[in-house]
Amino acid sequence: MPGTQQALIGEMIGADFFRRDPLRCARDLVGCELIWGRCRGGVVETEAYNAIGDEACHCFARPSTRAFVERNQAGAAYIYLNYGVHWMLNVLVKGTENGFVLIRALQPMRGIALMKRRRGVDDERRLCSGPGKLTQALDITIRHHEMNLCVNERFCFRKIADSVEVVADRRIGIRVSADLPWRFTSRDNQHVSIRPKVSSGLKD
DNA sequence: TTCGTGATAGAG
DNA sequence: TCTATCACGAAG
Repeated sequence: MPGTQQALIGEMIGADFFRRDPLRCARDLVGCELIWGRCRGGVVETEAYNAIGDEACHCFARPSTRAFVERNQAGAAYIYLNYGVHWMLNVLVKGTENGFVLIRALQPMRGIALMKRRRGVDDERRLCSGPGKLTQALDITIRHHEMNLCVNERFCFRKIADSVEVVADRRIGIRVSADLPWRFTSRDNQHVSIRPKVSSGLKD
């Protein structure tokens, strides 16, 4: 099985990781570290979106998103503006199934002073505990759209732990396909956006 | 609870 | 052109 299973702790996560299916990628990304320039944070919350059969995925209604999937490789950043205010960071998955992983929350680890300045808040728990918050903290915008996150060590994911306890529950803020348990959070972590309602633990 | 905000797509 | 929709966050 390609992916983090082969990556050593501290290594950049390669494109093979994103050549599986969105659910696996979303789950396995929890516990990895996102490196974004001078800032770093542990991924503590993700959601999976599937290009086929998932009405909540942009692919379902947006030709432009389907075109994005066609022309980009696994590991490309898919970034869009939501509600006219918040940038959303997603990673393209192209493998056994196509789709995206939405990065929903980080535990700030490095560059915290810079994140506080960008966010205008001091409480570390409020820095990156939501998809719109973390893009503001890391200064992620449309200019990063289509960037490959598997080639540049300044903008990538990194494996930092062997095993993390992950909880699966329903995705946040969507109206369709809302019953699917495709959100993944790091158990009892203080930096997730909204605490899971169920506590079905999944061990790696 | 409500409300701002702008990209996108589809209808007319 | 116009309108509905939207994977959010902050204030109250």
